[in-house]
Amino acid sequence: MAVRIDDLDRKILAELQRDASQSLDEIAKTVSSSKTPVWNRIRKMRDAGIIGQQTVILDPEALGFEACFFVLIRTSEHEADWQKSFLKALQERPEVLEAHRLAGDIDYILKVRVRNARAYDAFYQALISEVRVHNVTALLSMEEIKSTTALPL
Amino acid sequence: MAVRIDDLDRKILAELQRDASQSLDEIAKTVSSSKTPVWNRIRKMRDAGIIGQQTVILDPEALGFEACFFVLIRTSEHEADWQKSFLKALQERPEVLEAHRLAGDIDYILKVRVRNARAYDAFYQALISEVRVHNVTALLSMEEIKSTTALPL
DNA sequence: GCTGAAAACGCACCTGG
DNA sequence: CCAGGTGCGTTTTCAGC
Repeated sequence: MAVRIDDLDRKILAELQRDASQSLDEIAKTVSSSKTPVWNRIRKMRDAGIIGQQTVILDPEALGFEACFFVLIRTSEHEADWQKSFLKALQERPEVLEAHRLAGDIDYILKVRVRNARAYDAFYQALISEVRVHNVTALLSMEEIKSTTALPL
Repeated sequence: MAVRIDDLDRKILAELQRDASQSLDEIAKTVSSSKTPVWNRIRKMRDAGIIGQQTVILDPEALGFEACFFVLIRTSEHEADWQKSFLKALQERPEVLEAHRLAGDIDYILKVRVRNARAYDAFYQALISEVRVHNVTALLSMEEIKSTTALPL
């Protein structure tokens, strides 16, 4: 599981995170190696699951997704059944971009992207009708100051 | 600015989000069109900034980033200068993956990924020594239930 | 594990419907 | 605005070092 990653691997990952459309030659040059070793290492890390999905980042505003909420959820229910249906509800709703189970006072946090406040309300109503939650606080984002998927290797 | 996006464009974007490494032919086939129009539309949307960075999603756990925190920040300072230096601090810290300015009670929320709790504490100490904040609450993620960059087109 | 070359493949562009 | 064709760059593989 814990595949050993050396310094060259890290450099390759950093380049891929920065721009995955680069050619092997370009990557090889910037990490001061050459095509074949870079290709072998990428393959190895892909197979190991370290490198996952290759995707494009779209501009949410340009596509009309103008509202972003962070939703803090407290629940009184902690049985396996409840949790299962809650997780299922989250997985099925595409407007939920992230969901974490938390330690402490607040049980879950969600990041939800929708077209506008009305769409958020529709989401909220649908969610609370599907699963019982004790307390929900929505934090409305006014401005996305920073957004990256790049891990600090 | 508001480039018109039609249904075919949306299908293309969905495919690119799903897997950006696909060949033009594959995308063309799944959206029931053919190479040239798909290519022209992708180019148009790239130029319009709708399609941004092409990247890979790495597995944080496999790379030793085992701790993820959401940080809720309240501040009493609302002057332009303070805000400027706060934003700069966030931009410069690679462990801050997301930062939003919020409406309401809480002023900012951050998503921070680090190797362990110690590394978070180091980040926290560094941050509060750089800029004055009134109140900080850290929410520790126990489990990433869902994580996607895909907008629900 | 690396180099270098060679074959298969896909892209970017263009010309003409 | 779309179909098809083509030259060129890139990926992928496979020898030998």
